[in-house]
Amino acid sequence: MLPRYGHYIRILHCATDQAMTNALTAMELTAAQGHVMGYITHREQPPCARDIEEAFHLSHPTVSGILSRLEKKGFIEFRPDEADRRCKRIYALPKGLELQETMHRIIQETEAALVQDFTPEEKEQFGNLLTRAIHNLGISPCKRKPTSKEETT
Amino acid sequence: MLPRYGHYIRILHCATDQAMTNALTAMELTAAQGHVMGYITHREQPPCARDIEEAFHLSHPTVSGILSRLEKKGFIEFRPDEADRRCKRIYALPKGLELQETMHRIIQETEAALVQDFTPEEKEQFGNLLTRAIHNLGISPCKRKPTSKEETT
DNA sequence: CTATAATGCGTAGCTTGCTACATTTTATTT
DNA sequence: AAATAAAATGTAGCAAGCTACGCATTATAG
Repeated sequence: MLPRYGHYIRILHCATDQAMTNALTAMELTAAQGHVMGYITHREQPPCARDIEEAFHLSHPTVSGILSRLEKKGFIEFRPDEADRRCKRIYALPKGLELQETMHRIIQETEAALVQDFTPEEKEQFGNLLTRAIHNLGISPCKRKPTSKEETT
Repeated sequence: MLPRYGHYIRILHCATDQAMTNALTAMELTAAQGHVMGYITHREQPPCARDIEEAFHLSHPTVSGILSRLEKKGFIEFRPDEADRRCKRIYALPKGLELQETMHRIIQETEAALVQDFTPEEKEQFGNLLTRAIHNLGISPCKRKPTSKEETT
Protein backbone atom coordinates (compact mmCIF):
# COMPACT_ATOMS: atom_id res chain seq x y z
CA MET A 1 0.00 0.00 0.00
CA LEU A 2 1.02 3.65 0.45
CA PRO A 3 4.07 4.79 2.40
CA ARG A 4 2.01 6.23 5.26
CA TYR A 5 4.90 7.85 7.12
CA GLY A 6 2.52 10.57 8.27
CA HIS A 7 0.23 7.91 9.63
CA TYR A 8 3.02 6.27 11.60
CA ILE A 9 4.31 9.57 12.87
CA ARG A 10 0.93 10.64 14.18
CA ILE A 11 0.43 7.33 15.96
CA LEU A 12 3.92 7.47 17.40
CA HIS A 13 3.44 11.02 18.60
CA CYS A 14 0.15 10.22 20.32
CA ALA A 15 1.61 7.11 21.92
CA THR A 16 4.73 8.83 23.30
CA ASP A 17 2.61 11.69 24.54
CA GLN A 18 0.31 9.35 26.42
CA ALA A 19 3.19 7.32 27.81
CA MET A 20 4.81 10.49 29.12
CA THR A 21 1.54 11.81 30.52
CA ASN A 22 0.85 8.52 32.28
CA ALA A 23 4.31 8.53 33.81
CA LEU A 24 3.86 12.11 35.02
CA THR A 25 0.30 12.04 36.38
CA ALA A 26 1.64 11.27 39.85
CA MET A 27 3.16 14.75 39.91
CA GLU A 28 0.13 16.43 38.37
CA LEU A 29 1.82 17.18 35.06
CA THR A 30 1.05 16.42 31.44
CA ALA A 31 3.71 15.55 28.88
CA ALA A 32 3.81 19.05 27.43
CA GLN A 33 3.95 20.65 30.86
CA GLY A 34 6.69 18.26 31.94
CA HIS A 35 8.87 19.06 28.97
CA VAL A 36 8.42 22.78 29.50
CA MET A 37 9.26 22.43 33.19
CA GLY A 38 12.37 20.50 32.23
CA TYR A 39 13.41 23.29 29.94
CA ILE A 40 12.78 25.99 32.54
CA THR A 41 14.72 24.27 35.32
CA HIS A 42 17.66 23.45 33.07
CA ARG A 43 18.35 27.05 32.10
CA GLU A 44 20.74 29.30 33.93
CA GLN A 45 18.65 32.32 33.02
CA PRO A 46 14.89 32.31 33.63
CA PRO A 47 13.40 32.20 30.14
CA CYS A 48 10.53 34.21 28.75
CA ALA A 49 7.67 32.73 26.74
CA ARG A 50 9.39 33.56 23.47
CA ASP A 51 12.38 31.37 24.36
CA ILE A 52 10.10 28.40 24.89
CA GLU A 53 8.28 29.03 21.63
CA GLU A 54 11.57 28.83 19.79
CA ALA A 55 12.95 25.87 21.67
CA PHE A 56 9.83 23.77 21.09
CA HIS A 57 8.67 25.21 17.77
CA LEU A 58 5.31 26.11 19.23
CA SER A 59 3.06 29.10 18.67
CA HIS A 60 2.66 31.76 21.30
CA PRO A 61 -0.92 30.88 22.30
CA THR A 62 0.07 27.25 22.82
CA VAL A 63 2.94 28.13 25.12
CA SER A 64 0.85 30.75 26.82
CA GLY A 65 -1.75 28.15 27.70
CA ILE A 66 0.76 25.65 29.04
CA LEU A 67 2.44 28.31 31.17
CA SER A 68 -0.80 29.62 32.63
CA ARG A 69 -1.73 26.08 33.70
CA LEU A 70 1.70 25.63 35.28
CA GLU A 71 1.27 28.93 37.09
CA LYS A 72 -2.21 28.04 38.30
CA LYS A 73 -0.82 24.81 39.76
CA GLY A 74 2.03 26.58 41.52
CA PHE A 75 4.97 25.23 39.52
CA ILE A 76 6.14 28.56 38.15
CA GLU A 77 5.83 32.27 38.67
CA PHE A 78 6.08 35.26 36.34
CA ARG A 79 8.16 38.29 37.15
CA PRO A 80 8.61 41.29 34.86
CA ASP A 81 11.98 41.88 33.29
CA GLU A 82 13.15 45.25 34.49
CA ALA A 83 15.25 45.96 31.42
CA ASP A 84 12.50 45.16 28.92
CA ARG A 85 9.01 45.65 30.19
CA ARG A 86 7.53 43.59 27.36
CA CYS A 87 9.07 40.40 28.78
CA LYS A 88 7.82 38.33 31.67
CA ARG A 89 10.57 36.07 33.03
CA ILE A 90 9.53 32.61 34.13
CA TYR A 91 10.82 31.38 37.50
CA ALA A 92 10.44 27.81 38.73
CA LEU A 93 8.94 27.75 42.23
CA PRO A 94 10.07 25.26 44.92
CA LYS A 95 7.27 22.89 43.94
CA GLY A 96 8.70 22.87 40.42
CA LEU A 97 12.34 22.54 41.41
CA GLU A 98 11.62 19.51 43.58
CA LEU A 99 10.40 17.54 40.60
CA GLN A 100 13.42 18.32 38.48
CA GLU A 101 15.33 15.06 38.90
CA THR A 102 12.34 12.74 38.88
CA MET A 103 11.05 14.35 35.73
CA HIS A 104 14.38 14.15 34.01
CA ARG A 105 14.53 10.45 34.81
CA ILE A 106 11.02 9.84 33.49
CA ILE A 107 11.79 11.61 30.24
CA GLN A 108 14.96 9.55 29.86
CA GLU A 109 13.11 6.32 30.54
CA THR A 110 10.37 7.06 28.04
CA GLU A 111 12.92 7.94 25.38
CA ALA A 112 14.77 4.71 26.12
CA ALA A 113 11.59 2.62 25.92
CA LEU A 114 10.88 4.04 22.49
CA VAL A 115 14.07 2.58 21.04
CA GLN A 116 14.52 -0.26 23.49
CA ASP A 117 15.35 -2.89 20.87
CA PHE A 118 17.32 -0.65 18.51
CA THR A 119 21.01 -1.21 17.93
CA PRO A 120 23.26 1.81 18.51
CA GLU A 121 23.49 2.25 14.74
CA GLU A 122 19.72 2.19 14.43
CA LYS A 123 19.33 4.79 17.16
CA GLU A 124 21.80 6.98 15.36
CA GLN A 125 19.98 6.44 12.08
CA PHE A 126 16.58 7.12 13.65
CA GLY A 127 17.64 10.53 14.92
CA ASN A 128 19.27 11.25 11.61
CA LEU A 129 16.20 10.39 9.54
CA LEU A 130 13.83 12.24 11.87
CA THR A 131 15.80 15.46 11.73
CA ARG A 132 16.17 15.24 7.98
CA ALA A 133 12.44 14.70 7.56
CA ILE A 134 11.79 17.76 9.72
CA HIS A 135 14.14 19.72 7.54
CA ASN A 136 12.41 18.51 4.38
CA LEU A 137 9.16 20.06 5.50
CA GLY A 138 10.80 23.34 6.46
CA ILE A 139 9.34 24.05 9.86
CA SER A 140 6.65 26.63 9.34
CA PRO A 141 5.01 27.59 12.62
CA CYS A 142 6.62 30.02 14.95
CA LYS A 143 8.42 31.93 12.24
CA ARG A 144 11.12 33.50 14.30
CA LYS A 145 13.77 36.05 13.68
CA PRO A 146 16.36 35.11 11.01
CA THR A 147 18.84 34.26 13.78
CA SER A 148 21.34 36.71 12.26
CA LYS A 149 23.68 33.92 11.18
CA GLU A 150 22.06 31.49 8.72
CA GLU A 151 24.38 28.53 9.06
CA THR A 152 21.81 25.95 7.92
CA THR A 153 23.72 23.70 10.32
CA MET B 1 22.77 16.10 24.83
CA LEU B 2 19.75 13.83 25.33
CA PRO B 3 18.28 11.64 22.61
CA ARG B 4 15.12 13.72 22.28
CA TYR B 5 13.32 11.39 19.90
CA GLY B 6 10.03 12.47 21.42
CA HIS B 7 10.94 16.05 20.72
CA TYR B 8 11.66 15.34 17.07
CA ILE B 9 8.56 13.25 16.67
CA ARG B 10 6.31 15.95 18.03
CA ILE B 11 7.84 18.57 15.77
CA LEU B 12 7.60 16.27 12.79
CA HIS B 13 3.99 15.44 13.53
CA CYS B 14 2.99 19.09 13.83
CA ALA B 15 4.86 19.98 10.65
CA THR B 16 3.32 17.21 8.53
CA ASP B 17 -0.09 18.03 9.91
CA GLN B 18 0.25 21.66 8.97
CA ALA B 19 1.66 20.85 5.54
CA MET B 20 -1.30 18.59 4.86
CA THR B 21 -3.78 21.11 6.20
CA ASN B 22 -2.28 23.86 4.07
CA ALA B 23 -2.49 21.68 0.98
CA LEU B 24 -6.12 20.85 1.72
CA THR B 25 -7.55 24.23 2.73
CA ALA B 26 -8.64 24.84 -0.85
CA MET B 27 -11.15 22.03 -0.45
CA GLU B 28 -12.21 23.06 3.01
CA LEU B 29 -10.61 20.11 4.75
CA THR B 30 -8.09 19.70 7.56
CA ALA B 31 -5.41 17.00 7.58
CA ALA B 32 -7.38 14.74 9.90
CA GLN B 33 -10.58 15.20 7.93
CA GLY B 34 -8.75 14.54 4.67
CA HIS B 35 -7.26 11.30 5.90
CA VAL B 36 -10.63 10.11 7.16
CA MET B 37 -12.29 11.02 3.86
CA GLY B 38 -9.58 9.08 2.07
CA TYR B 39 -10.32 6.08 4.20
CA ILE B 40 -14.06 6.29 3.66
CA THR B 41 -13.87 6.62 -0.11
CA HIS B 42 -11.36 3.79 -0.45
CA ARG B 43 -13.56 1.20 1.20
CA GLU B 44 -15.93 -1.09 -0.65
CA GLN B 45 -18.25 -1.17 2.35
CA PRO B 46 -19.31 2.07 4.04
CA PRO B 47 -17.54 1.98 7.40
CA CYS B 48 -18.94 2.79 10.80
CA ALA B 49 -17.16 4.99 13.34
CA ARG B 50 -15.63 1.98 15.05
CA ASP B 51 -13.79 0.97 11.87
CA ILE B 52 -12.18 4.39 11.68
CA GLU B 53 -11.17 4.31 15.32
CA GLU B 54 -9.33 1.06 14.72
CA ALA B 55 -7.75 2.07 11.44
CA PHE B 56 -6.36 5.31 12.86
CA HIS B 57 -5.86 4.29 16.49
CA LEU B 58 -8.06 7.10 17.68
CA SER B 59 -10.60 7.27 20.50
CA HIS B 60 -14.29 7.33 19.80
CA PRO B 61 -14.89 10.96 20.80
CA THR B 62 -12.07 12.09 18.51
CA VAL B 63 -13.51 10.28 15.50
CA SER B 64 -16.99 11.35 16.43
CA GLY B 65 -15.94 14.99 16.32
CA ILE B 66 -14.21 14.70 12.96
CA LEU B 67 -17.19 12.92 11.44
CA SER B 68 -19.71 15.42 12.71
CA ARG B 69 -17.69 18.24 11.15
CA LEU B 70 -17.53 16.34 7.86
CA GLU B 71 -21.27 15.84 8.03
CA LYS B 72 -21.93 19.48 8.79
CA LYS B 73 -19.90 20.45 5.73
CA GLY B 74 -21.76 18.03 3.51
CA PHE B 75 -18.96 15.54 2.75
CA ILE B 76 -20.61 12.53 4.35
CA GLU B 77 -23.93 11.23 5.54
CA PHE B 78 -24.94 8.75 8.23
CA ARG B 79 -27.42 5.97 7.57
CA PRO B 80 -28.42 3.34 10.10
CA ASP B 81 -27.33 -0.22 9.54
CA GLU B 82 -30.46 -2.30 9.24
CA ALA B 83 -28.86 -5.46 10.55
CA ASP B 84 -27.37 -3.83 13.65
CA ARG B 85 -29.18 -0.77 14.89
CA ARG B 86 -26.23 0.26 17.05
CA CYS B 87 -24.19 1.07 13.96
CA LYS B 88 -24.40 4.14 11.78
CA ARG B 89 -22.84 3.52 8.37
CA ILE B 90 -20.90 6.40 6.86
CA TYR B 91 -21.58 7.23 3.21
CA ALA B 92 -19.50 9.67 1.17
CA LEU B 93 -21.71 12.24 -0.54
CA PRO B 94 -21.01 13.52 -4.08
CA LYS B 95 -19.12 16.50 -2.66
CA GLY B 96 -16.84 14.03 -0.91
CA LEU B 97 -16.41 11.66 -3.84
CA GLU B 98 -15.37 14.47 -6.17
CA LEU B 99 -12.34 15.23 -4.03
CA GLN B 100 -11.17 11.66 -3.91
CA GLU B 101 -8.43 11.81 -6.53
CA THR B 102 -7.16 15.26 -5.69
CA MET B 103 -6.91 14.35 -2.07
CA HIS B 104 -5.13 11.12 -2.77
CA ARG B 105 -2.59 13.02 -4.83
CA ILE B 106 -2.04 15.59 -2.11
CA ILE B 107 -1.46 12.93 0.50
CA GLN B 108 1.02 11.19 -1.78
CA GLU B 109 2.86 14.43 -2.47
CA THR B 110 3.14 15.33 1.19
CA GLU B 111 4.44 11.87 2.02
CA ALA B 112 6.97 12.16 -0.78
CA ALA B 113 8.13 15.60 0.36
CA LEU B 114 8.79 14.21 3.82
CA VAL B 115 11.42 11.77 2.53
CA GLN B 116 12.40 13.66 -0.61
CA ASP B 117 16.14 13.24 -0.15
CA PHE B 118 16.09 9.72 1.31
CA THR B 119 17.58 6.81 -0.59
CA PRO B 120 15.29 3.82 -1.14
CA GLU B 121 17.13 2.00 1.66
CA GLU B 122 16.61 4.94 3.99
CA LYS B 123 12.90 5.07 3.21
CA GLU B 124 12.65 1.38 3.95
CA GLN B 125 14.58 1.85 7.17
CA PHE B 126 12.49 4.85 8.21
CA GLY B 127 9.25 2.90 7.95
CA ASN B 128 10.86 0.01 9.73
CA LEU B 129 12.13 2.08 12.67
CA LEU B 130 8.86 3.99 13.01
CA THR B 131 6.76 0.85 13.21
CA ARG B 132 9.15 -0.77 15.65
CA ALA B 133 9.07 2.31 17.88
CA ILE B 134 5.28 2.22 17.82
CA HIS B 135 5.41 -1.41 18.81
CA ASN B 136 7.82 -0.66 21.65
CA LEU B 137 5.30 1.65 23.26
CA GLY B 138 2.47 -0.84 22.88
CA ILE B 139 -0.32 1.27 21.45
CA SER B 140 -2.65 1.96 24.31
CA PRO B 141 -5.66 4.03 23.24
CA CYS B 142 -8.62 2.49 21.57
CA LYS B 143 -8.21 -0.92 23.20
CA ARG B 144 -10.28 -2.96 20.79
CA LYS B 145 -11.56 -6.44 20.70
CA PRO B 146 -8.94 -9.22 20.50
CA THR B 147 -9.82 -9.64 16.82
CA SER B 148 -10.85 -13.26 17.47
CA LYS B 149 -7.89 -14.55 15.52
CA GLU B 150 -4.60 -13.31 16.98
CA GLU B 151 -2.42 -13.67 13.92
CA THR B 152 -0.19 -10.72 14.86
CA THR B 153 -0.33 -10.09 11.12
C1' DC C 1 12.80 63.96 17.96
C1' DT C 2 9.04 61.76 15.69
C1' DA C 3 6.97 58.22 12.94
C1' DT C 4 7.08 53.62 11.67
C1' DA C 5 8.41 48.89 12.23
C1' DA C 6 9.32 45.02 15.04
C1' DT C 7 8.81 42.44 19.26
C1' DG C 8 6.42 40.24 23.28
C1' DC C 9 2.33 39.32 25.20
C1' DG C 10 -3.05 38.56 25.76
C1' DT C 11 -7.33 36.72 24.08
C1' DA C 12 -11.04 34.79 21.08
C1' DG C 13 -12.30 30.92 18.56
C1' DC C 14 -11.35 26.82 16.14
C1' DT C 15 -9.77 21.48 15.54
C1' DT C 16 -8.05 17.44 17.41
C1' DG C 17 -6.61 14.56 20.96
C1' DC C 18 -7.99 12.42 25.54
C1' DT C 19 -10.89 10.29 29.85
C1' DA C 20 -15.06 9.31 31.97
C1' DC C 21 -19.64 8.69 31.99
C1' DA C 22 -24.46 7.39 30.06
C1' DT C 23 -27.52 5.09 26.60
C1' DT C 24 -29.08 1.81 23.42
C1' DT C 25 -28.70 -2.43 21.20
C1' DT C 26 -26.76 -6.99 20.58
C1' DA C 27 -24.51 -11.15 22.37
C1' DT C 28 -23.75 -14.41 26.06
C1' DT C 29 -24.78 -16.90 30.35
C1' DT C 30 -27.53 -19.07 33.36
C1' DA D 1 -36.68 -16.47 29.02
C1' DA D 2 -34.10 -13.43 32.02
C1' DA D 3 -29.99 -11.47 33.55
C1' DT D 4 -25.62 -10.04 32.51
C1' DA D 5 -21.85 -8.73 29.56
C1' DA D 6 -20.16 -6.54 25.55
C1' DA D 7 -20.35 -3.32 21.79
C1' DA D 8 -21.47 1.16 19.29
C1' DT D 9 -22.57 5.57 19.89
C1' DG D 10 -23.44 10.26 22.40
C1' DT D 11 -21.85 13.93 25.35
C1' DA D 12 -19.35 16.74 28.88
C1' DG D 13 -15.13 18.65 29.93
C1' DC D 14 -10.25 19.17 29.55
C1' DA D 15 -5.31 19.93 27.26
C1' DA D 16 -2.77 21.34 23.49
C1' DG D 17 -2.18 22.69 18.90
C1' DC D 18 -3.33 26.50 15.44
C1' DT D 19 -4.68 31.42 13.12
C1' DA D 20 -5.92 36.01 13.58
C1' DC D 21 -6.68 39.64 16.03
C1' DG D 22 -5.22 43.79 19.34
C1' DC D 23 -2.19 46.23 22.80
C1' DA D 24 1.99 47.80 24.95
C1' DT D 25 6.82 48.46 24.54
C1' DT D 26 11.14 48.71 22.23
C1' DA D 27 13.94 49.47 18.13
C1' DT D 28 14.70 51.62 13.81
C1' DA D 29 14.11 55.24 10.11
C1' DG D 30 13.70 59.79 8.54
